[in-house]
Amino acid sequence: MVKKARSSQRREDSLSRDRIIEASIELLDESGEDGLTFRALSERLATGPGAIYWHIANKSDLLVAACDAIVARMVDAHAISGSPKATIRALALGMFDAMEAHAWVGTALIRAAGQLPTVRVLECIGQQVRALGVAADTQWTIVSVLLNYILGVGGQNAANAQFARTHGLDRSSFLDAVATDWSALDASDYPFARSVAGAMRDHDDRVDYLAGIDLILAGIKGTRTGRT
Amino acid sequence: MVKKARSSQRREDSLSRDRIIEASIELLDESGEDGLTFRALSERLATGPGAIYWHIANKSDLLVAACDAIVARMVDAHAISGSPKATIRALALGMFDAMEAHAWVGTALIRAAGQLPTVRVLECIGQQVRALGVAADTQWTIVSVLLNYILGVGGQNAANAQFARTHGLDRSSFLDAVATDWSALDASDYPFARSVAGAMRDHDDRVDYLAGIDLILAGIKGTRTGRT
DNA sequence: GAGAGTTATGGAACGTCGTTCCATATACTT
DNA sequence: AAGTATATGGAACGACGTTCCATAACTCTC
Repeated sequence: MVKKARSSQRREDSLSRDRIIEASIELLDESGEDGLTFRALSERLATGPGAIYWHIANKSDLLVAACDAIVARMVDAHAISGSPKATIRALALGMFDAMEAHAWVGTALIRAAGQLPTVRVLECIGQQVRALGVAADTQWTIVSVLLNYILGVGGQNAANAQFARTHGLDRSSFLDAVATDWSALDASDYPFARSVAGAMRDHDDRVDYLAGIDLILAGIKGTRTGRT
Repeated sequence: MVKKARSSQRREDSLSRDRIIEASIELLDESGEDGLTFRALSERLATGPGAIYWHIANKSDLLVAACDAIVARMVDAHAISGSPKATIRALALGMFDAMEAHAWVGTALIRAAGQLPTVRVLECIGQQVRALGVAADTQWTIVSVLLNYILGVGGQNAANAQFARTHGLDRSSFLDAVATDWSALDASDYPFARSVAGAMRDHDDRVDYLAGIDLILAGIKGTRTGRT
């Protein structure tokens, strides 16, 4: 069962976990969450469904692995970029962009709670929060707030993208539909939702998201630095 | 197509959207997300799958409706309970408890982005943030952070519960498994994850969650009140 | 109250999915 | 060359969401 160096054995186009994951990512990007099926996957890889199961435990495993590949690339690309807070901002933005480029990642990340992809993000944030000199017993709280906020936004965006795809809407007509929905709510029961509905149509998700990150970061009282 | 008062027409045990939703909630509570199938549902309701489709558009609609029923009850129960911040805390806790009592709600809520269940929570939080006297242009940011944090935690908990159920673990052995996993990570790559792994085993999710809410609330600079 | 028309029901059937099974092929070891 | 572990891919299974349709239950009109 020990995996030894197996490179360049077998024939060139042999199946491998990596090749399967890569094809899965393509499929997910092209056709959304529903696009990833073992039939579509085996067709793309010119093999049968059974062969895939030699390398992959099941579909859940596959989805987590695909998600992890995306997250790992993103984390590596944003290794260190300055002050702790700047690094956290960069990482958070990296996650946002990755989840926008691969709309299925948001959902997959949440389903992979406690597993490798989330731990990668957790670790990255955790190290920076430590570097901020935050008291040991509040480090976890801050990291948890940041991580869960990121996951929440990602999940919402993924759900929105999925909805838009299913109903054949582009981004602007989708936002329009939501804004119309919210405006039609009962005036006395939903004053707040109605008041923000208008701004919905031409707001920038990315800017709002970053404002949220900054709000959380602003609340941090580090011993080592007070600046942004 | 207008729905008129139809009460006490039909025979007593007739199908209805409400009865279907109630049965769905029971099924979801008992057997998790995978437990809700149209076959199991029609068996419980002593009917056929086709009959259900007269009242429900599709499974996604059903899940959102079931989720909304839970959220609506919870919101109603926590209408107003004191200061704005206290009300937000109460609502946040209500959401947590509801999502713990119904482990599938976390996932369902995320999938229902922008729809009624999330809007209920958004509205409730929004009204309180308004009452805090927060500047109009930052209201949305604060509400968004709170909502997405809540959804993130709920999603993670739901995923954890689903994982535990699938693998037949109770809560403590699940936490143990995660802690063991994290402790086995590479020492130089994952110092933070390893450092918090131990505390994992006997931490209180609910307390951590509330600490996160308080952290966010503490960052709010309202014009009307400075106290908690 | 009898017939027409709507509303509601439930069982059968369709197509697709994740997954398992197994006969077979390929590569490594002796 | 023979034998064994590794790897493949097509066929088949059972369960699912959904659709279809014959029919039942109820309402309305005369």
